[in-house]
Amino acid sequence: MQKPTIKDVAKEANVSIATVSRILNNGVGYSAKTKELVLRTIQEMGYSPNAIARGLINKQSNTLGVLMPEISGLVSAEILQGIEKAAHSQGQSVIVCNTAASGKQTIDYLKLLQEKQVDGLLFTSQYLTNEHSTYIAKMNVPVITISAYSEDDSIPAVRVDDERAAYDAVRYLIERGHRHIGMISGSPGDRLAGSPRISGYKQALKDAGIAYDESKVAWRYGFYFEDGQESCAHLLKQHPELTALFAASDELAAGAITTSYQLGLSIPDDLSIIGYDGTKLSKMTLPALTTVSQNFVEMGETAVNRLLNSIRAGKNSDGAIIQHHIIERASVKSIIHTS
Amino acid sequence: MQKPTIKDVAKEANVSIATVSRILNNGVGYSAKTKELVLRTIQEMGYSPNAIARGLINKQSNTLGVLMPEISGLVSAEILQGIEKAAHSQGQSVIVCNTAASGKQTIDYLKLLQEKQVDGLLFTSQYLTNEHSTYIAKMNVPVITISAYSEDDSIPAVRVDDERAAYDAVRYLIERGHRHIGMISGSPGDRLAGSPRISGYKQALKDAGIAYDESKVAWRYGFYFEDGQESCAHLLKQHPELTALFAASDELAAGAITTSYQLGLSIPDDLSIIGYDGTKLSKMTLPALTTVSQNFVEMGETAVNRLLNSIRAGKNSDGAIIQHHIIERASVKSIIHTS
DNA sequence: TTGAAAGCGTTACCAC
DNA sequence: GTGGTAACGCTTTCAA
Repeated sequence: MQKPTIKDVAKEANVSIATVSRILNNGVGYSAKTKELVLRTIQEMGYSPNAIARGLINKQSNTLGVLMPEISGLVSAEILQGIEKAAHSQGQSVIVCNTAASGKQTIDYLKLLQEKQVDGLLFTSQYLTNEHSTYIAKMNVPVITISAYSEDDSIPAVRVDDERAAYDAVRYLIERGHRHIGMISGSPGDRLAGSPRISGYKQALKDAGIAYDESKVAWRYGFYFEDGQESCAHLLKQHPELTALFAASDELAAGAITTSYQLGLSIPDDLSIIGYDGTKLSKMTLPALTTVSQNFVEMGETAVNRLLNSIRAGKNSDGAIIQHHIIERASVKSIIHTS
Repeated sequence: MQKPTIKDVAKEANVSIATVSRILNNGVGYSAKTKELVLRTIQEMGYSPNAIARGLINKQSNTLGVLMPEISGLVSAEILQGIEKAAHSQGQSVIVCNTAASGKQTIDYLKLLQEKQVDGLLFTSQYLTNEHSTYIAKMNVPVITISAYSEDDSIPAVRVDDERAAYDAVRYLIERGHRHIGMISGSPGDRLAGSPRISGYKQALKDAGIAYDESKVAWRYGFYFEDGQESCAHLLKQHPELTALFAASDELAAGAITTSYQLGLSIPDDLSIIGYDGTKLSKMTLPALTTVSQNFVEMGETAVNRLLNSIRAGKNSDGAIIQHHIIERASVKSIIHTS
């Protein structure tokens, strides 16, 4: 037997479909008695409304599209967690699109999402090019960006003040007496997680009267463990005088810890390391990592809330800067002489 | 201006909507000339088909629903990655539902997914109770389970042979000369990741002629880092003679490493540890973790493929056992005397 | 090869 | 309070 439709319910309860519809939507215009009857009938028949039919007429899907380059990363997964939570608690579903896997291009995903009539778009950890924003403009749905860089700066963004956060991390090191500080970075060409963090590093050095030396920032393209290992080895070889390292991600920092250990260095006695992100990983390293934490879950939630507002308002919302903070653990040592 | 519909395209191209529809769906019954004309018109107008209207008439949404208790966990995130990849490469979208967050119950999510007319359901890392399967049966959509336990064993499952995998892990330790082996487990009441792994541990011991001692398996409810720390401390205090530990997850193992270190023990010299899962974390610990790896991405992909088959076939598919394997790294030491 | 029209399950407007 | 019905954007017969 087919699943019952609103028509079946109406027939069974001897009312019109209009009445059933009203009751379903908490509208007005029916007696308490009919309401009860209809509700009972629905119950008995196991009727469930069809959101697709609803969406067709309402011109909305109550669905948000999320685009991210990798979903199994620590960072992405936490952001997604925040997105999902906020979305579902407000009656919106979330379709995830992994733009790096499955060989599909971002534009293909946008096309797909367009066909599915999503009500809004979340761009996460991923460049939003002008080509993308042009396409999205044609789709006529609001977008918001989370921890991502957009060529079109009219697009609202939820993120941490990366330059400031990096500055704070390095200053944290300086305040503890370090003056020979190296940095393990992602690509300087990365406008989100690359250049701003390097700028913060530079500025902190400058404000402390420490000369900036380009050869003290090592980088690979990624922000992964292996990248951290390589950069750390490279850095320590060239600059054995370094007493502290600022890593642009927790994974990078974890890689640096492993490499330092292999080089016979003890953290934090021989070398202090501060990480970035504040993912779960940061508490699991040995020693546990002191790191500047971004609240990814909060970022996801904030982005969804803003996006929903702009869907309702019919115009793009504002972005938001999420507060970062340093989590002190065991990977940084103060080397100030107390006499 | 509103987004163009198929009707607008038809009018513009001076053909009927039926013709446009045929062309869009690669059907037959139109001249090459009309096809070209229509395609050009579509291009010019920037027409995009409406999947919602399509879904209404085709009675399918090309959307799969995924239910998981936590999406930011290492394991869940990797499974999700596999699911997303396989789904999108076959034209299906994925709606994620985090059953532990946002205060929504699993049944509420099922209801939601039902209304959204998903074509299939993926139950991940989560108990599937009889109440759930009853509800799903009424929904009349196929389900498959990934790394999850189902009360109703007629539901197809994709998973590793946990008992066997645990057995292999412990035997790995035994083969390297260990006889005093402790276990850090999740709850023995957990029918998926709890009891089967304990059984494997017991069996391996038994086959090696080593007596089983209940007090050598410590557990907390979760499989997290902190649980590992606590269980490890507890175990080592009661059984200082232990030379090796089998942990039922990588996080548990990471916690054990940290605690051991704090207790002044060196891994693997004083204590060997083998983990379970093979998540990214396992390569980042210090020392890098030897662990029995489940291929989560493959699990996700396999599950989607099976599910899609059963959607097409209109009946539930078979489950699948995914092969596990041990990744040898640096946390286990052989203590066999070679004279 | 093409078009007209019914129908998918809803909602919302207009009568009564 | 309630019912009839057009409309949402599309696919798919049935005729021409």
